[in-house]
Amino acid sequence: MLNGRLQATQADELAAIFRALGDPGRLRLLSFLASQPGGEACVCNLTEPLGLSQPTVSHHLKVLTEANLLGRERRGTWIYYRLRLERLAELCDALMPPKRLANAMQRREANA
Amino acid sequence: MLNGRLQATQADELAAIFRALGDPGRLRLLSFLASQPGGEACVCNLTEPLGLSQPTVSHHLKVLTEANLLGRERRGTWIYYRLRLERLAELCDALMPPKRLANAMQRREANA
DNA sequence: GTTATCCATCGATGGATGTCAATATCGACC
DNA sequence: GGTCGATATTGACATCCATCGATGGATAAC
Repeated sequence: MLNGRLQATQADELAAIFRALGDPGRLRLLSFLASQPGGEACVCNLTEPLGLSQPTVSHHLKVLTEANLLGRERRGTWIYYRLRLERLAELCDALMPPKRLANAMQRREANA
Repeated sequence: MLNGRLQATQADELAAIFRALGDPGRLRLLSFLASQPGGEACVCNLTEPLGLSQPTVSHHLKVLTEANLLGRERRGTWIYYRLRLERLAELCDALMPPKRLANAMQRREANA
């Protein structure tokens, strides 16, 4: 995003991902998943630590899944959601400024 | 965010920042600023490349500034907004998974 | 101080979004 | 195939949010 000007459609896609991260409940969901051994958990273990109703948790999981931030897998009766670290890494890349800019702004800082 | 479980207040704060990034117009604003020599521009140069009205651009600038993603400085008649790269770097850190988790998920991938 | 320009704020409006209770769906097991 | 437990979907509601026209406030130049 920060290296090369964003076109309208790319901006829409990126914004959709950030919007998915723009809710405290969803962030706590991700944080909880990251605290689990395999970066995953079944839905029945998610509603209690969040303090939200089951439909609300289900809604948040859907939003995160549609943003491709979570993967979904059924195992018997239960459904497991798992973090997709690659996608988070992509976001990180999007936030990375080009070296050109980082240097320029650091020089400017030094002259202030 | 991904190392250590997020408390409610921290989740609120982080979510507010991501929400600020969750709009295509604002992302294009950031992208445009990053394309400028010093990572900054005056407002009068921002409304045209975005195709949004001046009040709307002003609104977006306010949202980004309140999220501390932009700095603001007056120079004569004009007001310059500048990227705050440190804040973007903090976001990047928040998205970084603990090594423990990255390794565990990579091992899992290999066994699939 | 008047004018011109730049930017912010206000008010209104349409659309998106978080939340939950109720209900539906789906899989497993007897 | 009937029942039960686990998730998803629906419908409703309140709130938030992006957008813009109109207006206000500030600053420079004369």
